[in-house]
Amino acid sequence: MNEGYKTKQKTLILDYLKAVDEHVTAEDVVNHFRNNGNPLGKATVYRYLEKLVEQNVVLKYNFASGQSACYQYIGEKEAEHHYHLICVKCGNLIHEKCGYMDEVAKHLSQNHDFALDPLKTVLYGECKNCRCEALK
Amino acid sequence: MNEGYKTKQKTLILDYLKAVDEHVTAEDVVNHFRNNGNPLGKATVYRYLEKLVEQNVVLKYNFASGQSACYQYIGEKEAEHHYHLICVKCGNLIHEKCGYMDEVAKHLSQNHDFALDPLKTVLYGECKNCRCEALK
DNA sequence: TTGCGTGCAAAGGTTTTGCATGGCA
DNA sequence: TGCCATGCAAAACCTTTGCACGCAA
Repeated sequence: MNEGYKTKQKTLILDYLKAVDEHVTAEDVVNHFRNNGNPLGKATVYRYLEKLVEQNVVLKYNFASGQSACYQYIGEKEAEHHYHLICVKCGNLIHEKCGYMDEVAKHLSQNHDFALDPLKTVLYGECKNCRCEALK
Repeated sequence: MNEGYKTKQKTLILDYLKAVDEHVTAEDVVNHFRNNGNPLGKATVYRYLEKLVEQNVVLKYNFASGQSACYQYIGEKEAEHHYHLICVKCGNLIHEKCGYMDEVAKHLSQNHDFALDPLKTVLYGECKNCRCEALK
């Protein structure tokens, strides 16, 4: 899973992502290690995060443009029948195990010649709790 | 609907958005008028687009940070349901007008208490061309 | 005349890139 | 040793802002 050399920086970043288990920005990572006596280069952080995203170890999601992207560790949880919802209100990431997305992928493949990558796709919306809040 | 002064620039921009009836970036707008003998200031374009978004005359789509936002005229008609696909290989943005995603939204709402926001959601995968390339 | 609109350039923020150095294997 | 990774600074990119001038009402 982890191609390339094993370095102190990579270990630090990945361990941090596992530990927080929440979405963080690249800047969060940089700040964390700067305040920690283990300063890392910004470029290193961006480059490694991008690599982790490619490997589907980390999920990246974007909000408004001009706003930092967020990264969150998702680990090796099994890929199949598993996709991600994120609440635009509370930022909560939901791991959805329902197989419905397979049908979506099939539809896109058959009708639009598009090979959906469920692991890289994030569905944005409002989660249960926030929907209820909105009704009050 | 159109508060403030009526100016040549505003008329030009709005007419252009109506005419293309597709999603365009701020840069598209600027380029169009520069190649047209009617150069407009970038700031003017951004400022007016933002105003149109506030007035719900224009929809704005945000994609990855660092990538230009897209704007689309919707006028008085209700926002047409369409979705965005992005190819992870070539980065191409595909505007999908198919109504299938409405069913996805319904599924998520009924089974997972999640209110999908189609405007914020981008599906990642491989587009037609890149799929073919991969087979070679 | 009043005050919003415009346009230029500069600033703002995030992310990427170039390049010399450092460190893994 | 060979090659990848790192880190710094600079660049690239989209977008916003400051400010003087222009123009609608």
